[in-house]
Amino acid sequence: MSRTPHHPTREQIELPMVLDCLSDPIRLAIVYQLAQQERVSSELCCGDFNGLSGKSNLTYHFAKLRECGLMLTRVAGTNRFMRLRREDLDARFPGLLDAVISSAARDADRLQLVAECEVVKAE
Amino acid sequence: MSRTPHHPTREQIELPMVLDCLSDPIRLAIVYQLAQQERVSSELCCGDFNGLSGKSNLTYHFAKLRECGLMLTRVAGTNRFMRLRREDLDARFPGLLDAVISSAARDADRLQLVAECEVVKAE
DNA sequence: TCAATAGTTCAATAAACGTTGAACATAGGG
DNA sequence: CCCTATGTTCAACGTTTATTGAACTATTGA
Repeated sequence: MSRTPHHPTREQIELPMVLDCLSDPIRLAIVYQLAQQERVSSELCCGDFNGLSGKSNLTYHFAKLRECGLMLTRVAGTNRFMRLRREDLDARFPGLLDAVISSAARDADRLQLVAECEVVKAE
Repeated sequence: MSRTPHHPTREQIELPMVLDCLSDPIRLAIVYQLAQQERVSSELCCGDFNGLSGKSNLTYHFAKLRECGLMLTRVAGTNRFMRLRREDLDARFPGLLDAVISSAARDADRLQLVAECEVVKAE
């Protein structure tokens, strides 16, 4: 069925929505994991986050992240590949994403974030 | 009645709570206004925000901002003077507050934030 | 072609949220 | 001493939120 799901344009990205999206622990963990993945310039798909919650709940959080402009979803067969909208976010809110991610990294224990090595999949 | 209201310690300040607090447009406007006031190193009291909402609703938002560690309230007579917890926030989440405030400033129109000159009270 | 895989949709639920107004508390100035 | 100004508390409300499980769709590989 569904072609490419809806994404807001860069200009449509709103600060309060982005902050609200990042304020949920599960979504923050997703964003953090996507940020780690940026370093090896590959994408992650839904299944890579199964540790965080159930599938239907993740679908809900992915939709929020997409609709507020934090991430981009690309449909490929039965998979949906996701990555951060790094360029758009840095253009709209310079330094914000990095500050959030490095703050999250400092509190990784408290936030129960996965360690880096666990994120990058072995291939 | 109430002596100094409760504030979390620096270490108790949590990233998701801070982001959630900043995601509300009224609270973001309050924080923005407090940030402008930092420049003249003075404080603001509740009444200075009456343009944003009704008094009891502001009390509610002030409590949220206090409890999540974003601001400090000092009781003086019948007034409550407030300021950002700049040092604590910069220590816990380096760059975050500045990124949020400058992002808000860029979107001042959209977010309906008061202009700088209106914030600093004439004396 | 069939079965397994990957993910979505939908309805239901409980909790948290933002907003309002009325009643209350407290301090300071005439 | 009272009156006013400043701000809080409380209950009520309608809305939005996160979470769950069951049913569903669609693609792929054997």
